[in-house]
Amino acid sequence: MKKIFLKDIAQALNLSKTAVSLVLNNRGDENKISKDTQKRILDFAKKNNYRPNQMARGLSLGKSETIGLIVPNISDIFYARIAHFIEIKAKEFGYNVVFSSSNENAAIEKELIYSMLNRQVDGLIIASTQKNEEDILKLKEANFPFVLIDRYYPDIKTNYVIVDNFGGTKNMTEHLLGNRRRKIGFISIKSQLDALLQRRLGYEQALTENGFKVEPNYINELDPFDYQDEMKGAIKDMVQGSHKVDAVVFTTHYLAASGLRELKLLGIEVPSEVAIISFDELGAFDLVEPPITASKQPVDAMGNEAVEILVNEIDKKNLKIENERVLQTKLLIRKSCGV
Amino acid sequence: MKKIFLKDIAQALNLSKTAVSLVLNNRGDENKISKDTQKRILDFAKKNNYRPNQMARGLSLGKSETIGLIVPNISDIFYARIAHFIEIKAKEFGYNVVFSSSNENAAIEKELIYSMLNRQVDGLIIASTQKNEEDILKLKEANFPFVLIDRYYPDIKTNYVIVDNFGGTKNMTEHLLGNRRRKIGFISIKSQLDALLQRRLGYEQALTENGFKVEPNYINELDPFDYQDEMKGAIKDMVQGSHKVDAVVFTTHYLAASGLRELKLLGIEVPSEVAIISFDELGAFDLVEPPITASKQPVDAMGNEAVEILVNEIDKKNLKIENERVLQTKLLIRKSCGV
DNA sequence: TTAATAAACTAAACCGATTTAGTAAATATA
DNA sequence: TATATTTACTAAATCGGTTTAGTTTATTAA
Repeated sequence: MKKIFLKDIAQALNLSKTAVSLVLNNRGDENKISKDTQKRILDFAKKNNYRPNQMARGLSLGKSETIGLIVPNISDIFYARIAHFIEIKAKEFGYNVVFSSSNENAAIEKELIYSMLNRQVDGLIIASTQKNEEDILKLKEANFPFVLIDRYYPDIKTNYVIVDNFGGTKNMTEHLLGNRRRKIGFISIKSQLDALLQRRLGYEQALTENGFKVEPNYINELDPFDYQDEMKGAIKDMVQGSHKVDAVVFTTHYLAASGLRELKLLGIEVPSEVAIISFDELGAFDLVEPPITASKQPVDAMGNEAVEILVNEIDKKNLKIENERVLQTKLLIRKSCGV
Repeated sequence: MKKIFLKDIAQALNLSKTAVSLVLNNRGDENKISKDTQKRILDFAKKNNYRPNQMARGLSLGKSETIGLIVPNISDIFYARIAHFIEIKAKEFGYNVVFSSSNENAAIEKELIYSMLNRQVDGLIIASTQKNEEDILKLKEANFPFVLIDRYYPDIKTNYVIVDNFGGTKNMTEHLLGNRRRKIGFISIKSQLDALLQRRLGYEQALTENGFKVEPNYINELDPFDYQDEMKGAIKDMVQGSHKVDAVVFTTHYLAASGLRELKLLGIEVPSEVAIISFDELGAFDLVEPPITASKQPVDAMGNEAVEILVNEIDKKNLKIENERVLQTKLLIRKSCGV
C-alpha cells in the first residue's frame, strides 16, 4: 500500500485537485460539487486510505492544528498531569500537542517559544519561568493566541489560568492555627515566581490577621536546584534549633517530601513534635506516614480551561477578551497536622 | 518587528533565494558562495531575526526534525519521566518531540501513529498497547524508523528498549524468599502485555527454582480500569482469607500503592503480617510507611537509548541493524519486606 | 591566444496541499 | 429566441522553503 496524494485521486477520477480538495474538506456542497462526484471522491479516498500531508496543508493554511505546551519540567507529576488534561481537551477540539520543558530557564523558554512559532503552532500554553516578560509581551503585541498557566505576569494583561496561591496558603496556615500551632515555620523556594510570593503573603496574612507576628527566623527559602541539601540544615535549624517551631508550611510537594525525609532521618515525630502541611501533593501523600495534609491544585480544571480559552482565542482572533481565571485549591485534611 | 522570509533577505541583499538558503544551511562553502556574501547573509538574517518556516522546510525536505512519542498515559509518572529523558536527548540531536497518549487503546494508538506520520515526524518512539501488531508491522515494512519502549512485540523483529521483567520479578520474589516468606501472593493486572506475563513467569520461576509450588490461589490479576475497587477484595481474600499469604508481589507502582492503601484500611501490619514489594516505584515510596522495597526501572537509560537508536535509524535508513536492548532493574531494599 | 576550468552566483521547478478566478454546458427567464 | 443564471467543475497561483541545472565572468592551462 503506497502513499497516495491529492493529485493521484484527481487523476484516477479524472477530476481536478480543486474538486477533490473541496470535497475532502467537507466543502463540496457549498461549492456545488455533485453528490455523485462527492461520493466517488470520498469512496476512493477511503479505500486508498488517503491522508493529507499536514506539512503541505499547514503551509498552505498557515496553521497546523497543533498547540504548543511549554512547562518547566514534564517529569514533575504536577505538569505531567496538566499535560494529560490538556492533551485530552485539545484532542476534543481536534488539536495535537507539542510539548517542551524550559527547565526554569528563561533563555530556553524564549528559544522554545520561537521554535514553536516556526513550527506554526496555532497557539501556546505556557507555564512560564516568569523571567521572560519581553517575549510574552511580543506574543501579546503580535496578537498571537496564548494562555499562561500556573504562573502569570502580574504586570501584563493576558489570558491565564492559575490557582489562588494566596488563599490556599492562608487557608493552610489557618488550619495549623486552628490546630493550636503557634510557632509556624515556612519553607519555600528562593524564586521570583509570583506564585511563591503569594504563598508567603498568604502565610503572613493568616498570621497577622489572627494576631500573631511574622517571625523572619521562621521563614526559610531554599535554592531551587539545591533544596535537597539545604533542607537538612533548614529543618534542623527550625525544628531543633533555638526556634523550635511546632509546624511547617511547605510551599511545594517536593519540598514537603524532602522535608519529611529529613524529619524522619532526625527522628522527629510528625505531628506530635511538629506538624507539616503542603501546598500541592504527590500521588502518594495519603500513604506516607503520617499522611500529609495538603492543598490540592485542580490540575484537571487548569488544563481544561486553558485549552478552552486558547481554542476560543484561536477561532476568533478578533474578539480580544482576556480570560483571567483563578482557581481554588482544596485542603485535604490528613494526619500530619494533628487530629 | 515583522516576520521576515527568505525572499526578503534575497531581495534586500540583491541575491537569489538559492544563495541565501544555501548559506543559512551551512552549505555556503561547498557551494562556493564567497565569504563576503556569506557574512552579509548571516549578518542580515541575524539582525532581522530570521527564522525559517518549518512547515515549508518540512514540506520541501520531507522531514520535520520531530520525533513522535506515543505512550499509554503521559500522566503516569513512569511515562512522564521517560518523556522527560527522551525530550532532553532528542534536543541534543536537534529534534523536537510530539507526544500523545493512547490510553491503552489499540484503535487510538493506530490513529496516533498515522496522525503522526501525516505530520511528517521523522521517527516514532512507541510504548505500545501491544494490541497493534498490524500497524507495527506496516511501519516495519515501510522501513519507517521507530523504536518500541517498555513494551515490545515478541513475534516481530524491531528495535526496542525494554527492561528485564522476568529477571526483575524473579529477583523480587527471591528477596522475599530470602526473608523467610513462604506464602507469596502475586497481584497484577489482567492484560496481554508481555511485560506482565514475564513478571508472572519470573515470580513463578523463582518459586519453582527454590523448590516451592506455584499456588494459583495466590495469584490475582485485576481489571486494569477497575483495579482500585477490586483491590479491596483481592487483599482481603489473600491476606485475611483462608490463604493467609505472608507476602505480596505487586507488578506495578500503582498496584503497590493501591494495595498498601487497602492494607492500611484493614489495619494489617506491613511487614510483620505481610511483606510487600513493588515492580517499579513512585517518587515517594521511601516516605511511605513502611518504605516500600521496589525494583526500580532505569527510565533515564530507556529514554536515552531509545532516542539514540532512533536517531541512528533516521540518519542511515539503509543499514538495518535491529537494536534489542533489555535493561536491568535495580532492587531498592527498604522496609516493607522485613529487616 | 584560445579553450578549459573554476568561482560565484541564479532561474525555475518542486514539495503537496488550498484557493482565487475563471469556464463550458445546462437550465431558466423575458 | 436571445440573454441571464446556475451547475459543475478546472487552471493556475500560492504558501515558503530546497534543489537541480544552468549562466556569467574571471582565471588558468595549452
